[in-house]
Amino acid sequence: MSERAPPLLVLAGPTGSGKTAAALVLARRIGGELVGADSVQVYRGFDIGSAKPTPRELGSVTHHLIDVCDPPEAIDAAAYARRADAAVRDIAARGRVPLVVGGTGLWLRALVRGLVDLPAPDPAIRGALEEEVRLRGAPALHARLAGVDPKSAAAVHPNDALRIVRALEVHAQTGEALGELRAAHALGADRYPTLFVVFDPDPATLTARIEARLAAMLAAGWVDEVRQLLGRWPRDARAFGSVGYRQIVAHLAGETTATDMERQIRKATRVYARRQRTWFRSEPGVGWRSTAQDLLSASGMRRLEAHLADATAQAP
RNA sequence: GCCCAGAUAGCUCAGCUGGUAGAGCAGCGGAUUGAAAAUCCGCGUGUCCGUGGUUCGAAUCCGCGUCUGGGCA
Repeated sequence: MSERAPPLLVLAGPTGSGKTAAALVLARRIGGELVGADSVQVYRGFDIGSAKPTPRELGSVTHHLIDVCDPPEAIDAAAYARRADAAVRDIAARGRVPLVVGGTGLWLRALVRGLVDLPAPDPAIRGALEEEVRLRGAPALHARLAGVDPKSAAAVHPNDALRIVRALEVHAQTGEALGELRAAHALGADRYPTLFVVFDPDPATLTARIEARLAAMLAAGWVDEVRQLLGRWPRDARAFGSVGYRQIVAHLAGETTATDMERQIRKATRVYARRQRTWFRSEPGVGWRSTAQDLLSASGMRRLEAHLADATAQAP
């Protein structure tokens, strides 16, 4: 970044942890603007199921990186980071505070710590590798990966087709081993002076909130939302594979009963929340594990203000 | 009150003629560097109702007790 990096507040945590509500309150208090970090909320029309802020909430505080594309134009972690960088610079240039909110761990990492600098994915190369996975199985490609990129092969399970394909793709594009590039990159320094706050409610509370929210989403017409989206976009769009949407798509295709669908969504959501907790538990750079209540308390606000003041003062 | 059946993992249950227990569902843990709400990997968590007995050895056989369900009065 050419000019000095503005201070960043990041609010992360599992689905249902209360990030969105807390962020709205915080943004009003400190003169902030919200930058979403959510891989489903970026899609227009995926509203109910992604627990997107309501139109009224979206109008009351300026939001970025929400409703920015349609399902066919997928956004990946690097594209997200580029767009979020632009939003953050724009917010800071106007004298406001960028407040990044979301639960998509890799996207937050891409923004805060940066990814290995690589060329954009090549659909032709990737397509060929995926075809090979179908024909020969992931372990066969894993064996090949061991030859060109031993570090990646050691780190990736022979069944993890996604990561095997990615490493082989990078090797085909650059002639270099992703494992070595990763080791050199090592998630170095923060790209912004960041206060990274993670909400981590106890599992029982989280489960209760997830169940209550699921019932509310279905009552609010989530299934209709999906039916309409399916009328506009191809079923194989990536967004239709996300938690809940996937199960509703299957139900609308007549593959499951309504009862099974609901049960499967409940389970998928809990599993997802658990994966998020695992991610943030070991994510380097997390500075503060808190709750919405503590964050918004008087002492929490002092800590936020102190971070913003320090980060601004220490910059050249 | 009497008779019968049952009591084993969070739930539903299996466990042949005695060798300290296992399925499904649920649950838990981990990985994660351009698909990440994606993808992948791992883990049985147990006073076998209690108690006394038979036995080298009892979830298993016997006695007593407790609880639950059903039947008869």
